[in-house]
Amino acid sequence: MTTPHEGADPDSPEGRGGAAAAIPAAPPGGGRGALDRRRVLGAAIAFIDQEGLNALTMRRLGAYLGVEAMALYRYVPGRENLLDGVVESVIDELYGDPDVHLSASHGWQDYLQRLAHGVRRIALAHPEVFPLVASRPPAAPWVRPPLRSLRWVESFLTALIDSGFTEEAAVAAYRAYSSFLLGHLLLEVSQKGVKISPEDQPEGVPATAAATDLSEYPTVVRLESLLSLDESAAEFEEALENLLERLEIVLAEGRTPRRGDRRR
Amino acid sequence: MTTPHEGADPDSPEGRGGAAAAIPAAPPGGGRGALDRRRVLGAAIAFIDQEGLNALTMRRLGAYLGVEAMALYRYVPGRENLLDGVVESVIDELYGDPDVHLSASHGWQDYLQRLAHGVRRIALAHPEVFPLVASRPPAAPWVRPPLRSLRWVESFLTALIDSGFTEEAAVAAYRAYSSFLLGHLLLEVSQKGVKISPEDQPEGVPATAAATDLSEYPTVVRLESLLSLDESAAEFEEALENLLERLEIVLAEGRTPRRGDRRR
DNA sequence: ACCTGAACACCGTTCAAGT
DNA sequence: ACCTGAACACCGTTCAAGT
Repeated sequence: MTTPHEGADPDSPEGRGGAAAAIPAAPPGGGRGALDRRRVLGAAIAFIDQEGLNALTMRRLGAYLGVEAMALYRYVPGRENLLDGVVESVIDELYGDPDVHLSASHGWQDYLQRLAHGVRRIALAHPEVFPLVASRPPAAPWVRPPLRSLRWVESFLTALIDSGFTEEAAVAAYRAYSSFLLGHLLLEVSQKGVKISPEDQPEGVPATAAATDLSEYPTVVRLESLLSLDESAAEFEEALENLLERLEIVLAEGRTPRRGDRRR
Repeated sequence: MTTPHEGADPDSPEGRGGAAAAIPAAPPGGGRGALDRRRVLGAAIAFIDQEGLNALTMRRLGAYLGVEAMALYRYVPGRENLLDGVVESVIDELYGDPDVHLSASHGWQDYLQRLAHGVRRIALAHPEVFPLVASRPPAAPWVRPPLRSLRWVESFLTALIDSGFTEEAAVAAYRAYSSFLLGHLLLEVSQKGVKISPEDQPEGVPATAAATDLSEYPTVVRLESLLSLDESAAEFEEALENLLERLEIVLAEGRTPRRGDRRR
């Protein structure tokens, strides 16, 4: 079926057994300028966006930058650190997003709305990168929901506390919000381009590998058209609004949202 | 700092440069009996639980089973398929869980409660495996939130439809439920053992690599004790109850939970 | 029928050497 | 100062060969 000796990456869309490698030329900046850490991380993100996470190797990233793999070690201590840097860079894109950066000038709900949509935009822009966010260990080990960028956490907490949340309520809100956000986006991204890329199966290979016996799942089959609808955007809005409503109640009651925890 | 030439897996806790490999001996069953696909998948899960996902290679799994790597290819078409099988096996553990298997005999809310807790138990039992669930492509491409096991989806949908949900409402509920469940558990698992294993840093290496400058994040620092509390269990219960309440309203109103979609 | 040896095309990473 | 060649210890996967 597949070409023999495809190496460690069965996900990459190589397929044809012609010339070696086929590294996509020229990094986005195009400039031949000196390498630095920022350029290496940027190239890694562009590479992952184009080729997928599994295709990223030190050697291929080097080739992508017109350099031998060993040269990268001057800017990045190793592959793991490269991936950490990629996650951090992607999340920090948020701070270049004018829609998000207005801070809490129109109230905390508006701020959380804009932040959530900003994160969603990033997740959809880099669907191959986003799963890394969930699997990398957090920057500060004791920040529980590991949203990676401490700038996020800091600005989130101050916005809510400045709006009248108690410290406990702000922390609880941070947990609920980040859990919803990462959870929803991880799922949304995992069902998007990640595997159903437009031009897969370039040869005449039949796409379905070994379709499991569907006759055991009559309801799933009957509701196929409903199940295959992509309502992610609407579901995101709805779940986000619901969350904000819950937080509003918490704020109004001036308590942390623990069950059975009336007043204080 | 670290031993040179540690190969492709900087996550594995090898460290000491003594005898080669140090594969944990003897698979759980202990039997020297014939290999088969089930035994291979079971060994893979046990291996990942002990050594972490990154440590799993075909060659090491072979050694773990007392066999050369090449022998595994008789039972598993390749590494990717192995990982798919691992995900499926772990999720299917649910059907051996007596607390879950009672089906909807005590109402749909009770069923969804038991299902959620069953999935949570599995996620916590296999924290190193669970992230795979989010990153593997779904079994049936058109089942949007990719909960992998079609048995799940089938039993979920029939339980709700039998309880009076419309087909649309059942599908919407499935999406909301699975999104919450995977999202929450992915986060919970990613902050647990996954990186803060008890006996790491066996040498005298200072644990904190390059602790980023915390002075820029005063609120995060001030609320450290609140942020580092692990309230996952309580948060899980609360979010789950909240979700079930929302679904109850949907059921009572006899409509799909779309915003602004009053009656029909 | 089931497993292995040897081989191939890759990996990440190091280090001395080149310019 | 920045990059490379060569080397080392690994990978996944194949296939003919052993038992």
